[in-house]
Amino acid sequence: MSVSAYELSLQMARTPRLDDRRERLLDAAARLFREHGYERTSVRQLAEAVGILSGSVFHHFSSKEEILLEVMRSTIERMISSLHEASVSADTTEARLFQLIRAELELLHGPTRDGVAVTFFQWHSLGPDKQRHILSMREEYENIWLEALQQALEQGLIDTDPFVTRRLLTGANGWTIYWYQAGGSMSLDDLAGQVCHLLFRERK
Amino acid sequence: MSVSAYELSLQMARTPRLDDRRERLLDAAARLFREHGYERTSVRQLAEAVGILSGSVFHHFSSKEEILLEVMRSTIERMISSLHEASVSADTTEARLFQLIRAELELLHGPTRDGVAVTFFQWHSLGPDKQRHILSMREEYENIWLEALQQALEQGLIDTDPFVTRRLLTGANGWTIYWYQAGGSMSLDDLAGQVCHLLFRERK
DNA sequence: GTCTATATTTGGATAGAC
DNA sequence: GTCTATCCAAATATAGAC
Repeated sequence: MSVSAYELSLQMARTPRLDDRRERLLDAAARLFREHGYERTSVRQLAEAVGILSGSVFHHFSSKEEILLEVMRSTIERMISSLHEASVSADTTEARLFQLIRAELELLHGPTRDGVAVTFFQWHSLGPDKQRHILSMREEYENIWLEALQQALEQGLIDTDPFVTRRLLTGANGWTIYWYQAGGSMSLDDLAGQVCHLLFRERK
Repeated sequence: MSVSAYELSLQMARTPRLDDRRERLLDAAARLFREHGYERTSVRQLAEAVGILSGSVFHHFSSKEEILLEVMRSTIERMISSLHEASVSADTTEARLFQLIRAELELLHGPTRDGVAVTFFQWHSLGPDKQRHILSMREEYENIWLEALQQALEQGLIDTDPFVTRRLLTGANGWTIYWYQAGGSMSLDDLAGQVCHLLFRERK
């Protein structure tokens, strides 16, 4: 029992066993898709990144597009769970929104950043059906935001429409992947603070 | 003289003469690149859009990448001129920032939207050299923003770092192309107002 | 589960006739 | 300035041996 719990925690922490080719392929795909884009990453490069040849990739996935879909699916699950954790960890609505912002920035710049960046910015590389599927998965994630923003509106913490506010926030946060350098002079908390600062009329 | 001035005004207003294949190719490229992405748009599609065959495209441009570069170059010039116009049209710093926001949203959703969207979101499809070239062209555009935000900071209209603020704003505005529908119930002025509302601590 | 070998398609680009 | 014809490279995907 304790062994299986341990192995489960390893999976949860997203430290795939080294011989799990499928997981390693997904990790490599997330990284390469983020760095070079889906179209400019070949199945051969994917294969090379995990030390196999291109033909073997199709033993694990039925198509290249399926790999992108799987990267996004697993990423969204982690995004939802992170955001949910952040949401319940706060007492006040103001603190909750700070935690949500902090969590989203952490997703964008922490260990999960490759998959998250791909999920944010490369959904147009999926065909229409798969795109709809991903969009519907993202709804649960967005609902956590909308509930918090609705609360904030009712409590007078913000005075802008929750939908519009969330969408502006999505852009502001997502775009940080193109300029914010984790480990630089500005900490993630600093950044989250700045975003919060824009969001709330009166703070402190 | 009056004829040539008229023709110049046509060019300025960006109404290419119908037989100007080069201009029509650039327009079609902007539209197709925006709709399907640079990599998923073939030279054959580009050619078809203006009624010629693929080989003929290379009489006008030396490569497909050159077309993307040219779309971005001409777009950035228009962006700079729009922003400059907006900047000088306002008396106060607060009004200036509103005009800048309004102008950027107009660029993103008006007749220039295809090229602007491509310029915002597809620079990674260029090779390193061309990417640097575009980035350096964009500097002039960004400097207009930074000057206005610096002014606002000095006058106490905002209390956040101009660089960070601009980057968050870039993301918030740019992302509107994925959700805002021009011609819907929310006008561009409404949208600009909402963005301004987030930007300023005290307004009115 | 991986490799070898290869089918098949598509895309960017060129040369030369008109 | 466009067309015809075509080259060449690269990519996804498959089949079958090991």
